[in-house]
Amino acid sequence: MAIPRAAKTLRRTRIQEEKEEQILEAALDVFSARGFRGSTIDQIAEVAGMSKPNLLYYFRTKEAMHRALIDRVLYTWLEPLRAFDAEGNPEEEIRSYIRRKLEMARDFPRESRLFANEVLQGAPHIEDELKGPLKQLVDEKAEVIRAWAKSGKIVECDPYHLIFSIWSTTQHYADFDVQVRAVLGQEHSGEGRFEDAARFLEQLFIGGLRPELG
Amino acid sequence: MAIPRAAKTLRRTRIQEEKEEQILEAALDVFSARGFRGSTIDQIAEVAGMSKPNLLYYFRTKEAMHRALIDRVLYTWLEPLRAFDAEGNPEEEIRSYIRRKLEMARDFPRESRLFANEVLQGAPHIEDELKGPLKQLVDEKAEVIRAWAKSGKIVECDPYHLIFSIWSTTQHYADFDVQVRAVLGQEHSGEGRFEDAARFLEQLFIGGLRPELG
DNA sequence: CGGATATTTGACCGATTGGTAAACATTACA
DNA sequence: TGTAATGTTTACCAATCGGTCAAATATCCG
Repeated sequence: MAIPRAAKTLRRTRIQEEKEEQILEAALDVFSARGFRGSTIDQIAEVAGMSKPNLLYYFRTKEAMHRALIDRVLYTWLEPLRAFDAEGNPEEEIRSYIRRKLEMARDFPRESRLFANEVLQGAPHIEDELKGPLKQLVDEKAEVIRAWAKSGKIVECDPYHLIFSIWSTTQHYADFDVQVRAVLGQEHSGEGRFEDAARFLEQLFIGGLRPELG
Repeated sequence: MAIPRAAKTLRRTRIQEEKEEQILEAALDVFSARGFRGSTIDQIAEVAGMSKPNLLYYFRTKEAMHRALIDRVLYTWLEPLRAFDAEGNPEEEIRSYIRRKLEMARDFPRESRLFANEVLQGAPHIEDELKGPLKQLVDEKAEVIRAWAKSGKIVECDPYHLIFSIWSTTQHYADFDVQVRAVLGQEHSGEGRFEDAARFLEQLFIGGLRPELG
């Protein structure tokens, strides 16, 4: 008698890896565009090019699909913040953090929207990750920033809200892409908007907006 | 024979106004928390304390409900940007724009999330509003900012991305509230976080983050 | 009052939802 | 090659979806 669910087997076959990959790729497409509740298994199945029961052979439920996707993407998503280096030059660290986050908004907008959808709707599936690993990581990096300020390397400021502001400004270009493009108009909606954004954000976070005194 | 839909009558009765108000209030609750596709008429009906067919007596479809809600909220939502005054003191105008947007994130988070959900999922119902009235308004205010820069009152910067960064940083506290609270921890999740945010954002946008020389 | 109009509801509809059962097809491997 | 395990599909299920209908009820106004 066959073991009913592939997920329960210990060894993963080549087919399992390929199909699960295929499914998660499709799930990212759908979940990021419509949110968890707004997505249907049929839609994911269609994008993945497989039948619905076939999806459910690899992931027992819609929730399991979503969870596997979140788990897979979360680690990568936090990579830029993890790379934030206490030993580095503060200005350069902040600059490159912004640059990397903006690159991710440009190159991985679906991942950004996946989390945005989830958090926006109360984070029912990732509350633990937010309060646990995420908070720990941010606490750690906030302490780094605070130390920089203490030693006068950067100006004194609230490190948590600094991080929030970098998150929000950069991810805005992924999460609110349609709005950004609508406002910029067709002529400025090429990929050049990311370079403009990078220039502006560097000016904002590094250079400051106040006009230099005479 | 009764005119089948209240919406078709010319004169609106007291009951119509009250009930429509009641329904839109409930719809704001549900749509902002779950997005259009994730929401059901039954949920709205339950929150509104009425039966489902009764909702559909006032709004023929789920879409009509959503549209009426959007129409009602959009004008108010853009009020702070509209108040942006070309004749005012630039620094003070930007400062008070940020303050007002942050107050709206604090006092009207549902409205913020309503639009966030919509835009995040591709703005299928408000594309026209984005490309029309919103773009026009932003174009107009961007011109004001550009003029300020030209005359040396503020530093030269991209006005569109400046506006985007103010939107994103302030609305972040409404749209990503659960994440903000999770990261700040229970002890910093009181309403005081908005004052901290206000202080930080003023520092960022007005004061600049670079340490003052000598 | 009384009748016209406006409002409300329970029962119901077809379509779609997440998920299952079991027959069928394919693969891996001794 | 044979067979057991893995993979796939068709047909189906109960629950829920957006929405309709007719009958019942409440309100307005002469």
